Amino acid sequence: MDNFGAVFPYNSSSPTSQTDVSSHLSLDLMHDYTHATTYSNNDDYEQVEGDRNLGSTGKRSNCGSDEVALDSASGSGLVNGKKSHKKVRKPKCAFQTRSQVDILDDGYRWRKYGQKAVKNNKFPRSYYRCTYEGCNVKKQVQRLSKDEEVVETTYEGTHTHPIEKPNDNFEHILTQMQIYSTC
DNA sequence: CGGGTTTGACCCGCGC
DNA sequence: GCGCGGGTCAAACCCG
Repeated sequence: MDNFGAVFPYNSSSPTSQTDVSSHLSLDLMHDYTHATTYSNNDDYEQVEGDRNLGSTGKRSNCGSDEVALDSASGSGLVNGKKSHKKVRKPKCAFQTRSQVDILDDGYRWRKYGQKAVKNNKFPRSYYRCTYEGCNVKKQVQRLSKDEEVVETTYEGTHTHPIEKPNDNFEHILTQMQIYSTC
């Protein structure tokens, strides 16, 4: 999962429009160091096998999954005694920002559902899910150990609802990422 | 009290 | 088969 080579080709020539991406971020956020990667054909699919056989507690909260749409068909994760090993491609966009804070205020409401230590990185990776009902967008936030000022954010899926706290710049960026990732 | 965070446990895929 | 690493769950906790 280290293939962050591709640079997202968004227009970086207008720093003044990017300085207020978030009131919580330092002003040099999006214009002196920003990479974005769009996953496409090869590695961006997500393995989906109904429910991941979480036993009796395998409840997936409100993540209705419009693109995946498998949970309802296989609550136990087993289909006819076999796992439904479908691989469904989901859009996944990653980008890096130089920021003092980990959490980018992108206008959506996120709920943190996990945090993991990552190998070769002294900083943990945080997992967030959009709290909007029926929206199963996820994001991962991780600070790079080799450059502590750089935060790498990975979005997975597309929002099924408008931004709650409109933020022109970030919305624009996300829109572009979705276009480039053929969401 | 409701919503968000923390954190240990669990599950799964993959490489050896 | 086993161990490791990544992803998710959910109970406990925190906070406004």
